[in-house]
Amino acid sequence: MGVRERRAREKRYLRQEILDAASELFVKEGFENVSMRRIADRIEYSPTTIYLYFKDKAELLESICQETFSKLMQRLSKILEQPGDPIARLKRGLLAYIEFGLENPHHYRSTFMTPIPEGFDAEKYIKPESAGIQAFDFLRRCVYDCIAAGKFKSKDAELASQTLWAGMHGVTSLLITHSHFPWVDRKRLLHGVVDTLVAGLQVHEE
Amino acid sequence: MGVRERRAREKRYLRQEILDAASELFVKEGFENVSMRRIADRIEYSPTTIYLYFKDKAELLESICQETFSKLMQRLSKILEQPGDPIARLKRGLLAYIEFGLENPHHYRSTFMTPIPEGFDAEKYIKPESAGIQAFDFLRRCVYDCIAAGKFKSKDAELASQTLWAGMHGVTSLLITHSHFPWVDRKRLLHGVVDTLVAGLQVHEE
DNA sequence: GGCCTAAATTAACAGTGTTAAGTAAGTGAG
DNA sequence: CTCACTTACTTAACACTGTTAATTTAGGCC
Repeated sequence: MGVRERRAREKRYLRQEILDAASELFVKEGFENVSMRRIADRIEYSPTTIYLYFKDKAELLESICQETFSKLMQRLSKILEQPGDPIARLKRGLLAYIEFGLENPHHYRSTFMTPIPEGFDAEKYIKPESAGIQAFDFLRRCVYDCIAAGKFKSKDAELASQTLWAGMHGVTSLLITHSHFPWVDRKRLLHGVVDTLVAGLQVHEE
Repeated sequence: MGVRERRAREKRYLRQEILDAASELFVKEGFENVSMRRIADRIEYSPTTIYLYFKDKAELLESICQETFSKLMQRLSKILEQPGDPIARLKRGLLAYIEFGLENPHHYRSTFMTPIPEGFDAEKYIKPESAGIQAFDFLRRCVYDCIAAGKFKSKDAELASQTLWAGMHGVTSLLITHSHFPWVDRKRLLHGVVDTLVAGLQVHEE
């Protein structure tokens, strides 16, 4: 009776092997520059085998991105449970988000910079960005804390969170797509954006 | 001798016809969902004819985007020459940028949200974003004015401009790619982002 | 050993951007 | 008027792409 289980284990293994091969190629060359045939070559299976494990190329990509973004969640949750000044915690979270995006440009691009492909009723509309929504929840909680501590001008946590997300996404995505633009020193830019945004939300103390 | 000129005129006309057809299709369905063959069908020429006028699909796209972005330049330059409070002028310019992006999502996506395709020595590296660089110059000049008027905390115009651009690009691109996210009221969001960013740069007056 | 199911493969389709070779038309010279 | 030549355009083809249907291969069970 262990046969069935061994089979399942093997299936899971091959599935992971596909994910790993595809991920490596995507990271190196970008989603749209990697064909199903090349992934198949790498794992030494026929191209169509991949379709036994993933519905299509998009689902394969999605699985990979979810894998990657779970790492971001880990980082963010660690930051969230740290004690101390909520503003400092917020800033640390924002920076972590940006840095994560810059470390994983292709994954970031796929999940946040690619339009949802038209057919998006019900599940499709919520699932592809579930990683993003989770990350956004972390952000919102940080913002709640800041508001609760009376640090912010407005009590509208939703607006503040979305504003912050927009700012974060802006730097991250611009640095990814326009890496050859004459940016100021990267560290200064990142801190500049984070500090400006948070300062803009904060109450002018003194 | 007028023959040569008539021919040139006809060539220019067909070139424009290609641009128009392609632009319309791109706007409606997005760059990657429109094939050269479909563009050719629409103007009732063979697909390869397009290649007599444009080096490849990318150059065709680039021409279209430049056409579109020149409209943005016009809007921005009008705002720039308005007299009055430099802060108000800056805010108006930022909003115009965002609104333009939202009005032309496909063009915006193509010029600002698509990575430069690897081969980018010398010209390639500066040309594709020349539209963007021009727009950025407008922004920088607005920022200069604000600094000159003593409105900003820091005197670093470059950092301030890049920070602002990042913020603008963030809202714009997120609204384009994630239009189904539960955003707060759009107008409030846009003003929220603009106000927060500018407030974050401004000196805390009282 | 034969059967059956599951997994993986081959072949094919319809489409893509792009290039090389070929064709038709209109101009200028003899 | 005719021949050569240039220019504009088309046809055919290449090397890909994601994906599907039909087929083959392999492994466990009776």
